[in-house]
Parts: sequence; C-alpha cells; structure tokens
Amino acid sequence: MLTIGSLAQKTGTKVQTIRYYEQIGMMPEPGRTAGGQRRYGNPELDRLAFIRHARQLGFSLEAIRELLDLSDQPDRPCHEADAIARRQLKQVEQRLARLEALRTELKRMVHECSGGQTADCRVLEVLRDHSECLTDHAGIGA
Amino acid sequence: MLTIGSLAQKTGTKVQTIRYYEQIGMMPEPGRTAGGQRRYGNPELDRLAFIRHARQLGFSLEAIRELLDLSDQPDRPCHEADAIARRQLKQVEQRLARLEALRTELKRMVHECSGGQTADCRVLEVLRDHSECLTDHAGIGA
DNA sequence: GCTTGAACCTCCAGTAGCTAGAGGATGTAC
DNA sequence: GTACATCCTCTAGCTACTGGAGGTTCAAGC
Repeated sequence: MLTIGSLAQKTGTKVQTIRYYEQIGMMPEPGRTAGGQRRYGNPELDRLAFIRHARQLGFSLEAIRELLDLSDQPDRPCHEADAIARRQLKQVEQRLARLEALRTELKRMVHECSGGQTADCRVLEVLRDHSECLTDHAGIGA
Repeated sequence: MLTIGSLAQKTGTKVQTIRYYEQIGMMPEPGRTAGGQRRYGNPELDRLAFIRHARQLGFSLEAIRELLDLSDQPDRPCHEADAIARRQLKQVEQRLARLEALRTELKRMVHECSGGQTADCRVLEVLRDHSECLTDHAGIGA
C-alpha cells in the first residue's frame, strides 16, 4: 500500500498532479485510511507511470484516455479498439520520424562541435519539412 | 510575403498562436504593411514549423527556445552549444526508446485484432518500465 | 475610385494541464 | 502522548494556447 507521496516519488509526479488526475477521472478514486488519506496499489502505479510517460511523449490527456480505455476494456468491440490503435500508431510513427531527424541533427552538431569548431547549425531545418504532414495541415487552421 | 493567415495555414497553427509566440518572444516581430498588418518571409515559416513540430514532440517552449538559440547563434561558445545539444540529444533518445516500445505494442494490437479477436491489451505495460528513467525520478518530486 | 467581404488588428477572457500555498488534520516514530 | 513529516481540501497562479468582441485594412470586382 503506497501513500500518495511515495506514488508521486516513484513516478516522478507531483502529489498535486495525482489528485488533479483523480479529479478529472484519469486516475480512479483510491482506497482511503480511516483518517481519509489515499492509499494506492501496483495497478495505480502502472497507470500513473503510463500517463506520465505518454505525456512526456506529447500525447494529450484525451489521447491517453483512449489508450487507457483500450487497456481497461480488452473485450470491447474489436473494430473500435482496432481503429483507435491504428490512429495512435499513425501518430506514433509520425513522431518517431521527426524525432529521428532531430536526433541525427543533434548528433551531427555534437560531433562537429567536439572537433573544436562550432558548426553551422541546422536543427531548424530538420523539423521544417512538411512532406509527411501536409495532409494534416492542408486546409486546416485558416 | 505571407500574411499571418497563410503562415498559419502552412504550419497548421492558429493565427492567435502566432501572435502569442510573437508576444512571448518565440517569434520575431515581423514587418508590417502601411496599415499595420504583419507580413512574413521564409525564415519565419521555417522557425514556426520548427516550433510546432517540436511542440508536437513534447518539448516545452523553453527547450525549443534553447534549440532555436543554437540555430540563431552559430558562432557562440562551442562548449555551451555542445552542452545544450548533448542534453537535448539525451532527451530525444529517451523519447525515441519509449515511442518505439509503444509502436511495437500498438502494432501487435492491430495485428492481433485483424485476426478477429480483441487481444489482451498491454499498452499500459510498455510505458510502465522505469529502468531508463530512474535517474530522472530518483529523489525528485517528493 | 468606390464598395464589399474576407482577413486583419488589439484586447480580454476562457481552457487544458498542471503547480504552489494557506490552513488544518493524520500517522508514525520516538 | 507529543512532535513533525505527510496528508487533506480549497483556492489561486502558471504555461501554452484558443476564442470572441469590436473595429480596421486589403484586394477584388464594378
């Protein structure tokens, strides 16, 4: 049985954030002691770790809620889960492509820099390319 | 010369967001027409595209500002740029590892699902692991 | 050259996702 | 049985946007 503080520490979350997640329904209402303090188990630890990592990867709480729902309801209609999984997969692959481009460029900079010369910097260029995301932008946001 | 609206469209940004970035100094103050309307060129387009993609990858505006500074001052002290690049590279590689794990799991779900059966879902497990980030959490946030 | 409508302007208020602090109760270790 | 770290609720503030009111500008068509 974990206190909210130790759960926070294990997941690198602020105590307040955990209570906030409970408030908005991202985390379940945990058991309480006689005095009213929250006590958590391992399932909550896993769930919170997932949420935090997914947030660090740039997923919205809404998207994370969807992923968690996939996990919560393993016997839900298959086509529905499949559609969500496919949609998330597409997003994940787009992110991977961009992150890999950024990694390559940062590596190049680190290497050239170790050579003693500050190189011309092209970080900006590597995330400029719209070829993979034109479908996302086209006609949107105007 | 681009209007703020076409810049917004090309980058998938809201017009308001561009003005917000200008306000907080993430985007430079652009030229204006006699009537006071903003006009942008290609450098601003690249910069904004970079910001947006980096945001989608989960970087804070502060981290993005650092990356942009690398780009803005190619002749700054080498060790400084190098330190920033290395720090960002480390973050990027952590993100890549987690995203790859998530991709694998989503792929597995999509495959098993196409088989006609909703599989047991382990999305949650794949981002549970703390082995790579214990150093980040240890002692923090409590 | 004048009109007209989409797009622009500023300013301000609202949202998502946290984060910090006040003021007080609880729990465990001596 | 008393310290004192941690917990509780509540409220307010912060980052990163987003939307709307009320008014101005620009470019296309007459």
